[in-house]
Amino acid sequence: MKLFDDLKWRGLIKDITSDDLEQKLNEETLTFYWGTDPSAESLHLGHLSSLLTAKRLKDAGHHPILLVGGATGLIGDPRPSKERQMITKESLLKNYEGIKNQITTLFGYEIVNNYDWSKEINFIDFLRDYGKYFNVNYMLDKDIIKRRLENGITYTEFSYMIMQALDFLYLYENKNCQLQVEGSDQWGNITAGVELIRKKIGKEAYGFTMPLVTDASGNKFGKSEGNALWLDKNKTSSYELYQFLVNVEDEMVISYLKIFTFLSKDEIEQLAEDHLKNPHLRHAHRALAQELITFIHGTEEYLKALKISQSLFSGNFEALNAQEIKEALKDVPNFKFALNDNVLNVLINNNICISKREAREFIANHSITINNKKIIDENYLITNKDLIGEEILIIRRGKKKYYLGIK
RNA sequence: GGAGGGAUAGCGAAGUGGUUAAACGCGGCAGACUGUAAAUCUGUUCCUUCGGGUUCGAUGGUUCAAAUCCAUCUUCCUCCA
Repeated sequence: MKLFDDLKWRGLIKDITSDDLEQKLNEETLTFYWGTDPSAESLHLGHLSSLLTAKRLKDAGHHPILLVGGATGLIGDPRPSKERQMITKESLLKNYEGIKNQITTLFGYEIVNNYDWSKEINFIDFLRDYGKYFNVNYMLDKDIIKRRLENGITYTEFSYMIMQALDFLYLYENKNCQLQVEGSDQWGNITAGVELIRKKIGKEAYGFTMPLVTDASGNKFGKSEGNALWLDKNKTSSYELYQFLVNVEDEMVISYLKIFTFLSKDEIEQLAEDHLKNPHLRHAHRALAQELITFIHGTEEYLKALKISQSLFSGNFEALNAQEIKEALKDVPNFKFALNDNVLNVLINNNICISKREAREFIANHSITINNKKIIDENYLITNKDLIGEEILIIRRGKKKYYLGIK
């Protein structure tokens, strides 16, 4: 299958700036860029679809440049709702380093920082050399700006689009970068760049956007309990990732396989068929977890996540010895406890519950188990006989949340 | 600079002196059913030593009693200049 058709089949193309792009992608060798602002220390699952698309393009022979926005990050891309809180220069720098390292480790692609070229532009030159190419009416017409006019937008964020357009121009002129690939929220910024390149140097540049990855209810994909799932395994363990992926809604799993794995069309169609026949076996979910985790953290991490999940959810972890459990559960939240303490205290002191009231509620609902035994008495004391190997304790809250207690 | 209207729990939104720890919806959490899925149903959603304590933008006041009345401040919106 040709590259463009593959991208389309995977649902990775939302808008393209020109129909010529199909042929260019299929037949030429392009330099392209994808950018993100360093607004956190680590990338998260939401970024991964773009990064994987970049890899798909690279594998098809195109040259990727990944831009980390040391300059644009200081300004803030307008969100549809309201003005952003500006990030300090110090934390931006810290985030920049984190993300740069992450991308380098994962992909090893060329990384550029738009601060390097943006910092030199002085205000008067900016207005004379670039400002003249931007018609305010045109900018106001962009969807993202239009939406913000109702709630107000500052000049700072209004200018973001210009900075990103400058990036594209700079990369076009200095690195022969002809294509920008971003998530669909970047459409306005991409077209601003394409337009600038056309007006200022009379050249044709291209862009396409990828649809926002969502869950079945249309929310942004990649959050668990309101927290982002990070690509940094110290922030989100491979076990957590595995759990998230294996619990993905059935109706979404196939589209995620297309977006987040490098499995072929045949392989994915086979999984779709398996899934339809035997949904409870969840072959598609398992494949998604395996492919994704192996890609970002490696086989060893994947096997670890799998082993932990299996031992926890098969319910026979009592057969394991303390050392095995400790190793397997290294990534679930840990806590210390004292013997002969009341179960309520243990739950509260270790953030398993947020208050005594809640802890009582969980116990009344039969939601708490210790070593797979339901605790129904809120005065239950934890004693030596609850310990596995005389030192550890496994507390489960609800069906899926595990906590490992170490004496 | 002027006039008016807002600010209530994670979000949206009722509530205009006492029976209001604050309706309702969403979201969250848990239980049942399942497949560690979805849908559905049920419960729950400030803290508590279960006596009570602390909450409705902030501070101060009136009152036996305030989310509700008054003053000042902060902040958002609309209109006018």
